[in-house]
Amino acid sequence: MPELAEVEVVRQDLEKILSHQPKLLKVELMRADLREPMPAAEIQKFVGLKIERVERRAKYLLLWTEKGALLSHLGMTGTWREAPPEDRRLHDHIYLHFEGGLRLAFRDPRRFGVFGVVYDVRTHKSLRHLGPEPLSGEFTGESLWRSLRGKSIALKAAVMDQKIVVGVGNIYANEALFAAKIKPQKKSSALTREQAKALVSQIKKILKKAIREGGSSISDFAHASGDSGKFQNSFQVYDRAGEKCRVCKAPIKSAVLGGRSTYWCPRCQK
DNA sequence: CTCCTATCCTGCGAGC
DNA sequence: TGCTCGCAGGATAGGA
Repeated sequence: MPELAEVEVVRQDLEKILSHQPKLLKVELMRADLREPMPAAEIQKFVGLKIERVERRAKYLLLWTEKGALLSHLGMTGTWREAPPEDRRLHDHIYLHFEGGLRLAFRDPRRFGVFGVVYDVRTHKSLRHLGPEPLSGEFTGESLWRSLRGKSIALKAAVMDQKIVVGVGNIYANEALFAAKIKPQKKSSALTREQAKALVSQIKKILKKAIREGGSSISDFAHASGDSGKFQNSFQVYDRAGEKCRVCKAPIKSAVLGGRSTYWCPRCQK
């Protein structure tokens, strides 16, 4: 579930929890790998360092110390929570112990998450190819239009391509295309400058609203506090196949596009 | 280049 | 009720 909005909400939670810059005292890795092997020896080098700030890049979280950062990706079902010492749950894979008794737990049933280390964002293999942040000034109608020029790939697949723009996953791609009134199947190169501008503006608007509402909680997603998000109540098309469009009452259509469930209103979206 | 499939996993809801 | 099946927020690799 975690797309940019959800990861940003977790970042804000962790930043608050870690705002006193506690020293990391112990890292417990309950298994050797998640989606990929965890570099245990590298990770252990962070013991004794203070967490100075929590950054988000795309859907990755970076816990920065003076020497580098611990890197976390939530995959599909990953959650971080503040957990008292006796709180150990099924599918907890990582415990971070800090001074003062603070303990963070990473739970990820499907193990699509990632945990590792970063020393340089510009050269790290998972970070170096990432496109612009959707909420940054770097991502504009003009920049999107330029990066889609000459591409025949479906627009929704392009929006979910992390080289074009990061952090927009399946839910928000569907929702943003609906809000911009553009069909997901539209050929990327056929997008007019005007439409690119509308799409970018809707992506920003929807992501900001989703962050304000604490993200979308469908099944697993939760804040570090255990709270749920509320944005799932605002879905216009996602997971609404056959239901009436909230704008024009036409039944919402669905199909698989680029291997992902895609939803749109056949009347509102051109 | 584009698109499609498979893969990494567990859990859940639908349908029989 | 209990079983199997298909699908789920992500990211990548490989092949047609």
